[in-house]
Amino acid sequence: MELKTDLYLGDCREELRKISDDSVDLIVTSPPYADQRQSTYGGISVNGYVEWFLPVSKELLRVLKPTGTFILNIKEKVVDGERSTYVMELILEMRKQGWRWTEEFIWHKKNCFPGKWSNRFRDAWERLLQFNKEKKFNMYQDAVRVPVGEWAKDRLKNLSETDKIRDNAKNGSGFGKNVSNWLGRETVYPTNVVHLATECNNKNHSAAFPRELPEWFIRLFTQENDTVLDPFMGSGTTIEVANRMKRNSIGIEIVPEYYEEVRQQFAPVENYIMEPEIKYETVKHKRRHTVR
Amino acid sequence: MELKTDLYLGDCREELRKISDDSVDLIVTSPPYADQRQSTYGGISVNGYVEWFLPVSKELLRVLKPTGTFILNIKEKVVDGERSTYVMELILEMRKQGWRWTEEFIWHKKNCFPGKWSNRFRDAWERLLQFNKEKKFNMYQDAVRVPVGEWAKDRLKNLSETDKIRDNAKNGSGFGKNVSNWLGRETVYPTNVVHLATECNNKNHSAAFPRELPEWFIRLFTQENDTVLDPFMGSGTTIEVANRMKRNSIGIEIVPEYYEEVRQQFAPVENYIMEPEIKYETVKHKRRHTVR
DNA sequence: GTTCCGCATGAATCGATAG
DNA sequence: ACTATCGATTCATGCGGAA
Repeated sequence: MELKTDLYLGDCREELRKISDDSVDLIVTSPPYADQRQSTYGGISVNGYVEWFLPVSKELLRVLKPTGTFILNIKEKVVDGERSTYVMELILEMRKQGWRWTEEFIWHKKNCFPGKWSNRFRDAWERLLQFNKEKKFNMYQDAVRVPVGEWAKDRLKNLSETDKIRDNAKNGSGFGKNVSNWLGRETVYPTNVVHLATECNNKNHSAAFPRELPEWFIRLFTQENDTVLDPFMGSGTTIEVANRMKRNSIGIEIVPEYYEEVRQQFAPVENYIMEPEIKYETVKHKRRHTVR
Repeated sequence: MELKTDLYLGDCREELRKISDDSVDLIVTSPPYADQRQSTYGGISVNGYVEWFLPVSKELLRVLKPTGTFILNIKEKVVDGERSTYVMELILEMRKQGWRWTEEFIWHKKNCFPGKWSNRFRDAWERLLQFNKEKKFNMYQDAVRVPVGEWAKDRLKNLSETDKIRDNAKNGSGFGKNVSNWLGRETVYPTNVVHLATECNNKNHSAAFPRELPEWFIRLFTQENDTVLDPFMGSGTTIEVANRMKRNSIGIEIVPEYYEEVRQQFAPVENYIMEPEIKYETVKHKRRHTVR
């Protein structure tokens, strides 16, 4: 079956309208946090954040399949020594829209931002809010089973960074070897605490979103040939992972530089390395792209 | 200086009135969750939880010193496949009362409750909400420093291991020149994720509150001879820890059996062993106790 | 080829200084 | 008084050069 990657350039509140109802299996996104990314997103203020996001979540509710899941990565800012409340207000408002707040995963960041202050410690966690349209949704728990015990975790970690990358470079299929490595061993289901390090080795811009995060949720909530959407694509981490995992993907990005980079990043990888003869596919892709 | 432990039997909404304004340095408590402990507080319903708790938090605001801290351990229940929202609503309402929501610590439970459900994983974390009256409050960060991460151990191992051992073996008493060099680097400040196991060795009832949890916050937010309050004392874990750490403590419990157990656990220690002649003090205490 | 160490670099936060 | 910008603080991580 042919794998699709649709990229849109523009404000996702507009671009999302081009996507059909009930057509997406999983939404994984990390919208710009309040007062962050001023240069790119214009810096959404703390006070207006909920109001700014609600039109987006309304469209997301429309395009998501009834069996689908929406994972929202977010964390509230500290303002005047206090945690802001806009994330909580957002959850309450999204429930009014019809969303079900199924669960809150914790992303426990192994390497959080350093610093010392007199009245607080370093912030080492972020919220991964799970929303659904229906009480019943697709969840493939066996796909994310983990080895038992700490020793296994360490060894798996060592393998994952070096061997995984090497394997990907070899056959381009991705994520195959590690999983099969541990398949025969004793595994358990994970909890709702995800323990990952942030990625800080991106050369061009900072992808605070580690690859393992979307990978984990894509494995958990989708199967091959399902469709994954990221309305705040950024540098395209989610889209890239989805593609390598043989999921169709849709990415929306408002910043032309980011959009262009992702678009160009995709064509070569798919065509030159993996399947050179699909070069024509790139053209088709391009036609599908909506360049503002 | 004499250490005090005041115990009250009764509904904390009533008993708290007996405590003076601005007299408590730290409140650490784990109130009955919604629809839990049916037999004690009558099983607070999910819908009425906020309304039930607000009178308590209002009194807590009154008795807390301006420099004091309130740590609230809580986690929302799952109802009909969805996380309830009463915790978020509670935070919003408490801010209207005048509380400052300074921080949200995560208690990452090492050994969480086992089980398997089709649409969610095991819940391995709880909220530890930090509230304050003022922007500035007492915080003794050095009291909770933790060993540095694994990477440092590996890197420092070759350099420090030999010298450190040799020096310690030599004089046996303290830290030699080399060690003191490394001492400062071996500990770092913790983050806002507290990683502790749940306690499962309680004989009579299951107090899922591990001793280390109140201990950590008592170290962090109080000094010796400060006063710690737990308005939902239960089996008295917080009170017991506070007492052993030479903090004055105040405990309130509505269930006579729990109250009596804690009272008897304390009386012998203070009176018979340490100062037998203070037996009269026990009587005074009794008079202060409100037995329903 | 390993292992080891130096270095830069973060979705941060606070307090002071400046307009 | 109220916002805007800047420096200081701090530590896990990956990369690259060195032993």
